[in-house]
Amino acid sequence: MPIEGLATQLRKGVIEYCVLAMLNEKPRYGGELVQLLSRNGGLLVSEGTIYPLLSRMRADGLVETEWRETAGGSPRRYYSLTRGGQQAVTDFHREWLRFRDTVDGIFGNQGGRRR
Amino acid sequence: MPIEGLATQLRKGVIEYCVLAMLNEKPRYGGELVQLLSRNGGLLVSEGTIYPLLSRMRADGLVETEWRETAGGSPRRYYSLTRGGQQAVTDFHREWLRFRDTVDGIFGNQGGRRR
DNA sequence: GAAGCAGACCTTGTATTGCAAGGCTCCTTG
DNA sequence: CAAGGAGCCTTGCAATACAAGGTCTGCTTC
Repeated sequence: MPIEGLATQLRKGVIEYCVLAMLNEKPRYGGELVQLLSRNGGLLVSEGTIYPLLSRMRADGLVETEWRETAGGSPRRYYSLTRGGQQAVTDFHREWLRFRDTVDGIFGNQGGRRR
Repeated sequence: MPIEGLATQLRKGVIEYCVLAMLNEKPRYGGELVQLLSRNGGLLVSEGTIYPLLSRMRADGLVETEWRETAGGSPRRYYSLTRGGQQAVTDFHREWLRFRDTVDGIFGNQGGRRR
């Protein structure tokens, strides 16, 4: 439960908005998101996380999808942000900054900085 | 699900370590922790969160407890960190810094900073 | 051509965890 | 003796990350 479990719990509620932020740059497909998130600090490991998440966001109207053929292989479903999705990114970013500073403040009284 | 739900999901997995950090300063009791967390950026609202959490941490050997009488009122159960609890704070702090920079990096490509 | 393999998508079931609601005990106040 | 408040805790619910498993398609290998 200790070290590797730490990051697991931290991810909750953040992955969704990290995905939205990545889709804000350009449309991407599932496997691409898994790779990006895994490299960016080991945020994600499994596909079992990303696909239910993408379905949820589609149901909530945050993303829309489009099938694209590939040179050799299965077609991919590309996800892009709707207007509501862009708004969600903005809202979360503001909330994140506040939350981040709060936690930093609590741990700032720790050993990290002087009191 | 939108704005107020954002912070709810962010809290997951962080509250536990914020409580540990606050206990690292000095022993505190349940109601005191609720007040502190509610003031520090509205991290917590309900007692239904803090008491199951404290029980879990006691079962995991992160905290130990001691009853203290009060001037006029019910006795209070004070929680203080064990050696394992102090270690958990240190470990989480390191993990938090990494996680924080990761999320900042993802949203840094957004509108917040220059690219 | 048949068999296998790899990439892409999704579903199901489990564990964790924050929270609202409610209940219990003790003390003070009217 | 009732009413209220402070302190502690339990129960049931909802959200969500993840492992494991399953399908489909097209390329490669024999």
